[in-house]
Amino acid sequence: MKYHHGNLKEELISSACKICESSGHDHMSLRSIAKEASVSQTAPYRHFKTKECLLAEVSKRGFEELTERLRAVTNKANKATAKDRFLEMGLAYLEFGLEKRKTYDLMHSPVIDKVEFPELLDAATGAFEELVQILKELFPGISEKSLGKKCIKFWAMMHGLVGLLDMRIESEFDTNAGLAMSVVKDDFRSFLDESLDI
Amino acid sequence: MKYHHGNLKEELISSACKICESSGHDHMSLRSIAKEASVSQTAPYRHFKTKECLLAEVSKRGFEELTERLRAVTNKANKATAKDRFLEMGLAYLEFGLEKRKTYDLMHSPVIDKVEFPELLDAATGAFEELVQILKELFPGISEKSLGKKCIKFWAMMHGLVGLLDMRIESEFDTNAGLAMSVVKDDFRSFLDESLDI
DNA sequence: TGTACATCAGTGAACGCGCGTTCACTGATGTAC
DNA sequence: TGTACATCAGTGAACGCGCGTTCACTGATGTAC
Repeated sequence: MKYHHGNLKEELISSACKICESSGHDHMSLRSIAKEASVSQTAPYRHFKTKECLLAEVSKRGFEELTERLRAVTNKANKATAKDRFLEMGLAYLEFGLEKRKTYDLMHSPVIDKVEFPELLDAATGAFEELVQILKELFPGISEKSLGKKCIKFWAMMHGLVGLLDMRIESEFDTNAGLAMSVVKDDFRSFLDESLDI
Repeated sequence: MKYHHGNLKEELISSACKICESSGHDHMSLRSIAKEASVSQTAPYRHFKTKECLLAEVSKRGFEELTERLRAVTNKANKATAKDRFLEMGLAYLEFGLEKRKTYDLMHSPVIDKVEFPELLDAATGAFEELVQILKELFPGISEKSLGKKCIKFWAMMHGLVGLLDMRIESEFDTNAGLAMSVVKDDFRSFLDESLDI
């Protein structure tokens, strides 16, 4: 433990990511983040102007990871049909949303105004572009307007499923919804296929 | 202004609803609610054991209003085809979500554990039942399993759209998404029709 | 009808906590000469 | 190579705030006799 850490900024960000994912963004305090990084509570101020700046960085990392995962699917262009890649991208989106659920919430929370953080905005746009890309490949030559509709349809369905699937629905809505959730969980892929016959 | 208010419990709930909708559930303090109701900050404790109990009541009211709106559509059974009512219910759901956006967030937030508030759970289930109902009418004799899938598809799409449409997307994702959002806003009904050809 | 009294529904003061942030400081590092 | 010094990156103490909740209290109400 040196006095000059050397890599504290990075470490603060990853501590923040860790706390975000374990406790949720409304329980992230600068103090707890500093503690997680084994550093005094005021140390973050050498690297971030305000708490919000650090949160924005966490959100940005989230979008970057999501983009990476989606891009990994796009990049399989020569190994799978467009339809298969489309389904896989849906799955990848869902998996990210469920695995990093609390980070996903931060990314979509209004607590950070993306307009104030252009890099965050870019990261978010980047993830969206992957969705656009796969739809373009699936429908070459489609009009801008139709493409827009399909994007929204796809994105809304994914976003909605992430929201629904973590509601602990089974215990809440015991009959039909519980059944339905288990159906979805049984086979995401076929569910997506049926739902997203764009 | 009597010392004994007579109707304070009701008034606290409606003050809480008001503050929730104007400031968001993470800015609801017992103190601000009491102030809104022109009463001392400790008065709520005569009617609610904890702050959470009051929030649960606000959430419950939200689900009740949503159910009412959806039911109003179901009840048009003799005046419109099942398909038309289905589209209208989608619209009604979206309208509620957009008009009462912050209340909608509270209703789906994990800050209130629905299992601890059975009446809230019932209210939430009630709203969902209306979605199930319209799909049953649209597909008489459908299997439980297929019905479940269609419910999830419908619900996820609606839930996702509410989430997306309030992101101030236009300023965030300027090109494709912005176009798409305006397409959706232009004519919800035709968008739903195209998207939800179940 | 009048009175004693239990109960209900409010009040203001206070406690204790966690938080973001500021401040004056100090130890480590790098650079000019 | 050695030294003076500016700069960087940490520290602990403290401020001020808002919050949920508790406490001892008080005014109003309803009821038994």
